[in-house]
Amino acid sequence: MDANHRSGCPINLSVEVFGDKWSLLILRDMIFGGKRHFRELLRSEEAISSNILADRLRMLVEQGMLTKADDPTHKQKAIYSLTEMSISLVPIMAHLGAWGSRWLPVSDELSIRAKLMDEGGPALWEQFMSELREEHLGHPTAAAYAGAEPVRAKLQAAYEEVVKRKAGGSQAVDIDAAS
Amino acid sequence: MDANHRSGCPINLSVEVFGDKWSLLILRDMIFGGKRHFRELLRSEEAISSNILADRLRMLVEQGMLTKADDPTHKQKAIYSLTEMSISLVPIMAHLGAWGSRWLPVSDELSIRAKLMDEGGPALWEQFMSELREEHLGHPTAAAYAGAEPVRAKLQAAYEEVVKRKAGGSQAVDIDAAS
DNA sequence: TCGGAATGCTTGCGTTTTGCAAGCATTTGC
DNA sequence: GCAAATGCTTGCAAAACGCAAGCATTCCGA
Repeated sequence: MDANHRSGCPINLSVEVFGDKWSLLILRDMIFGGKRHFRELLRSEEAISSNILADRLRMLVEQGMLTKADDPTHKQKAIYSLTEMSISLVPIMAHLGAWGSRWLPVSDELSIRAKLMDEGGPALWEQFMSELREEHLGHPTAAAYAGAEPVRAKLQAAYEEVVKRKAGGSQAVDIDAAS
Repeated sequence: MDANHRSGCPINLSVEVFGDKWSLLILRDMIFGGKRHFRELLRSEEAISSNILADRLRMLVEQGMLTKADDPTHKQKAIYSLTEMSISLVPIMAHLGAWGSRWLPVSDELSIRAKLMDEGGPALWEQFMSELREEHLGHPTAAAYAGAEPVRAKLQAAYEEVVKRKAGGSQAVDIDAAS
């Protein structure tokens, strides 16, 4: 612990890294949303403002949670990548999603991913982390997961399913109520 | 989700509850430190200031993470209690402690609890949660844990052991080096 | 070749939150 | 009856936040 830290307690130090209103949401969008660029991250569900996003990205890079690189296909694009440090946050994300779903007024669409992550348990988390390592760190595909449907795609499909069901849902309810 | 929330995402809603620099540390001190009173919480490792502590306690009560009651033994004392909502944060605390210990510059004394929680795994967490329910919610002792050494006492003893070793430690190292 | 869209930010500026120090009315224990 | 302990509150300066707008560069399609 150096003088920059309030204490050497692991919980405190964790809070110092991502204990603010935005950092975890940025990481969430990168992990579960597959977002890699500034403008993508700007379109968050919660509407982060650009100066805050710029600031947080800088801090997360500084702390080793992300790396930043030029996009070879587009000279003015920067690509942000997760590191092992942030990838290892996946189980915490899963727990946090489960806890929030249990205690807070979540919406169906946005909690379906948490539900699936919870049901999948550590095995699913490991698969997901392995896929993230492949995507962000260039690690080779783990043999165990070769051919399996990617976790993010599975979660995304479930999300869209709920959205679709809801869109038709109110009509179906009306019909039911009228019959 | 009502208008007070940025979105219905479980991770976002969790962040809205304890995503700040202090709330989790207050809960940490209540859970692992057994603190129940304002003045106790004020003596945190990280030196929270009294206005912030007062504000956070009010918010945590408002959100259902804590309850506040008069201390029957002392007319001007308030007792803060955990609720099931905050007790169910124990696994997240454990993960957070493990993650912080892995990636951040923790001190030996303050990470020993995290280490033991990690090694103990879900079984230990369950015992701990059961004890907290007894202490804070007045639940009867779970039969499975009757007679077992309380988790908090075990963690505390380990902490003190590390402190003691460190105090005498530099001398011991000298002796070893000299022999 | 040229105009519109997209890129990752930055800049101002007003509002809110934080952090520090001090204080306060009451109650307790000796 | 007095010092210590109780849970806070108050003032005030500094930092962080949030919003809107803008900016230089690059890309892409016509």
